[in-house]
Amino acid sequence: MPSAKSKPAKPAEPRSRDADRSQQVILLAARDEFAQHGLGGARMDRIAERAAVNKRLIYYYFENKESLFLAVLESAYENIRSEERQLNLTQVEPTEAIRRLISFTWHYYIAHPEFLTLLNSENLHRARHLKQSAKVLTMHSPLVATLADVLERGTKMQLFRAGVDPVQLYISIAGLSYFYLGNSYTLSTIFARDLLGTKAKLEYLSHMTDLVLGYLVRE
Amino acid sequence: MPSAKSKPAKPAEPRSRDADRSQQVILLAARDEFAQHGLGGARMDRIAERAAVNKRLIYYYFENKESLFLAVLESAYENIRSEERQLNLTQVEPTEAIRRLISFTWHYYIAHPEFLTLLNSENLHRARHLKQSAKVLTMHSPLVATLADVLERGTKMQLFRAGVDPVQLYISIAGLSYFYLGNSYTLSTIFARDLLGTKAKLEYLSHMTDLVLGYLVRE
Amino acid sequence: MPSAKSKPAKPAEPRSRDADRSQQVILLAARDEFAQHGLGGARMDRIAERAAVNKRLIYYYFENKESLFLAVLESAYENIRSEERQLNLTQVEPTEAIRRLISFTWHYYIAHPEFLTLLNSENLHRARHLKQSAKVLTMHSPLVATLADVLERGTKMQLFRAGVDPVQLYISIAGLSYFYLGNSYTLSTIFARDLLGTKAKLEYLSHMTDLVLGYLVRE
Amino acid sequence: MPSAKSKPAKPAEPRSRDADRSQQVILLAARDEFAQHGLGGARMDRIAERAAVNKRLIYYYFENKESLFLAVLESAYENIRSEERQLNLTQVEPTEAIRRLISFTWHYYIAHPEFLTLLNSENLHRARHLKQSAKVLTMHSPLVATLADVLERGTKMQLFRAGVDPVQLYISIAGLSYFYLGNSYTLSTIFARDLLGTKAKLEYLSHMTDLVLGYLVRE
DNA sequence: TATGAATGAGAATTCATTCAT
DNA sequence: TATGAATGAATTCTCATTCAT
Repeated sequence: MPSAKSKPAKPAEPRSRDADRSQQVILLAARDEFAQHGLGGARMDRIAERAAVNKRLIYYYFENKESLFLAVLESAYENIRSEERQLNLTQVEPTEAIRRLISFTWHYYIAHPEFLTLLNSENLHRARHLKQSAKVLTMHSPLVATLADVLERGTKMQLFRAGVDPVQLYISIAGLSYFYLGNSYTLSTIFARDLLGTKAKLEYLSHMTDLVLGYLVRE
Repeated sequence: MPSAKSKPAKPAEPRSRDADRSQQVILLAARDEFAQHGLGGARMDRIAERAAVNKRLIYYYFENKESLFLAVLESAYENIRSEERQLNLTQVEPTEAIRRLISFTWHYYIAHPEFLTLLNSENLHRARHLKQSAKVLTMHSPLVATLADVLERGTKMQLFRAGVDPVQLYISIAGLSYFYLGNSYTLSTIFARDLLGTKAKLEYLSHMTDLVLGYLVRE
Repeated sequence: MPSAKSKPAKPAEPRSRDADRSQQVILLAARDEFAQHGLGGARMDRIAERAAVNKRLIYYYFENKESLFLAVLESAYENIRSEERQLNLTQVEPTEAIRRLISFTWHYYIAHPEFLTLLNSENLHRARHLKQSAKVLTMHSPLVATLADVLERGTKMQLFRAGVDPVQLYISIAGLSYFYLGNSYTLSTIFARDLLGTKAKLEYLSHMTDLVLGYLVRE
Repeated sequence: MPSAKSKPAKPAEPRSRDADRSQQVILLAARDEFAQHGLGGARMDRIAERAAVNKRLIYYYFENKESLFLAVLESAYENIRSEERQLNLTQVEPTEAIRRLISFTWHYYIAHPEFLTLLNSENLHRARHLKQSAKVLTMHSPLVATLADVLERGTKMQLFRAGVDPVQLYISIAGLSYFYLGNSYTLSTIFARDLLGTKAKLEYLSHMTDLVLGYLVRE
């Protein structure tokens, strides 16, 4: 199986025959297919079609459906964590850092609905794939460290309540966005209310922010 | 297609008991299968096996896989709403009512992990099935009404902040539990931390309650 | 998986819908396909075609290709051992019994060339399938017992040399026929000689018989 | 396509050594793969892997799978005939010559189990490949001639019975070893007896020799 | 009400082989 | 001489569903 080595120095697109490009194209197509249909419902045929490559090529680069799914998951986590890092939370005032994190998470989920369904799929499978990933472990400690730093600074400045666990807080922040956006279809249906309108979304972002800061900030 | 009605008062036809039972058995088997594998990954064969009935019988009572899935969903919602009603939230003091709802939701999700994955599946399919359900609409207005009543009483008693939307509040309460419990596999993996241990769960329930009441209750 | 139960008392052919018949038809088709192409070269599609049944039906009755292959092997052994039993070797004079066994083996292999290639295939796979068979073990002890009886009688009557092992003798008898007939294609080619002509076959049968009796019979 | 000829006497092109080596390495890898899986079960991928060469290189030296198989067969025959020639059967006393041939054949098959399965494969295919080989025809006449010489000398010396056909005798000698060794897996299984142990093998070699000489040698 | 038999349309994966350099 | 990239045509096996009783 070929590695993910980079292409030669020469520019110009050799139109096909570009291993890197082929792999990337497959990965994106797979991401969309898995996001849309789940692992069980995804079709290798459709992935090949979406990627406009020969079906056989998928197996050339990725061992099988499950390996491909793991590659997609890893890539998805890499993406969100990478964008998150650019928030520079350690360099801003604690309350502002929390606001930024909430807002970023919310908007990232809106921009990347595939992230939510991919994680749902992986949870359905009890993180079977992710558990085999070495990458993913090291990918998340910086996030926890950053959040711990923000909380510590906030506490020292007497802004935040003491004793808040960064992982718990992150789960709450992510969870509020995740559930509202990821379950908006059923929620809209059972409550007969459009949750995805601009106004509704703005209101919930505000509600969520109040909720978290109302808890965190000492009055 | 025969209805799922229970036995008539009179002795009458001797077979109807069996029919009822068969349907119920199929429904439970299907619930478990769909919960475990998602709609795409569920297998009619396995449902028949789990239910210990002939595969053909499933088609006798439920039109096809999708209809069966809808029946499972409706039954799942009926169940949670029914148990929720027994909390008698309108008859207790507002703060206590909120505490009860948070605690109930949390423990219900723990006791019924299938509920979470069923809803994830349905959201993956953009509530396609639920939208065809008449039942489900009327099933949820009482919940909203009850929560509105609690909030109103709390506000009148000067306990709660004003202007809180019951649907938003319900989504937040459900969302916190839902995300923590439904995504515990991936979360445990990426944060290298056991989130399903007794202590971790107790702590998060407490955190969640603080979060919601910290926001809701006027100081 | 359905058992091999027999059909109802009612005569008449229900044209399909006959489990027994379907299984038998598949088994025969599979025997021919495996014999002709080996396990690796056999195609499930062709088996279905030969049997004139739906491809899916093969999997309904036989788990997979390998199970089907084992079923074919068992059936092949059953067949030869059953015909062998009808030689009534224990009831004829020892020298005649040996002659009969040689002649039977020779003619059985000629009439059933598939038997040879099936065994070759199974040996290529180191008897992997046969080792899982319970039947096959009990199927062969009568043969050894019979041959031991013949040898014993021959020795007691001072006809045969003493100390001959029945299994070794059987292997020699079978081996001579097996190699000549099973390798006739390559042998004919390398020796540029038609080994399958009537005359050549008669001569080798005679040669073989001389060989075995020349060894066995005391002068 | 380059021929498989060995390096020229002159130093000449520097690469030809590698070319020879590559071809040889492929041939050995192919021999093992074909021997282990048969023609139908052999995989070009695995051959490349075994040979540690690029898959494409196989096609550079050998037209396709079938040509490669023929090359393997020819090489296998060359090998056994070459070793056989070194027995110098024409230069030893007739009875000893027969003993030597039996023993050589037996031990060659033990040392080269691949030879047996390769021939089985080729017979499954009705010698389709071998028939296209020019080499193989001329390769075997010396063997027949040698054996004829031994028999003739034996007869003239009044040691052997007259009228024995060298080809028939060779088939019997080869067949006894071939069947015992090549079918040892199934034979061991059906007779529940280890045929490949040292003792069992020694006994059968002795049995076989008795059988052949018992027939051949005049008393 | 219940069930064993049967099937057409896929599904993932494999395979020998060729392309382009 | 050598190789990584790519592919069309199978190949085994699966799946929801229907037939016939």
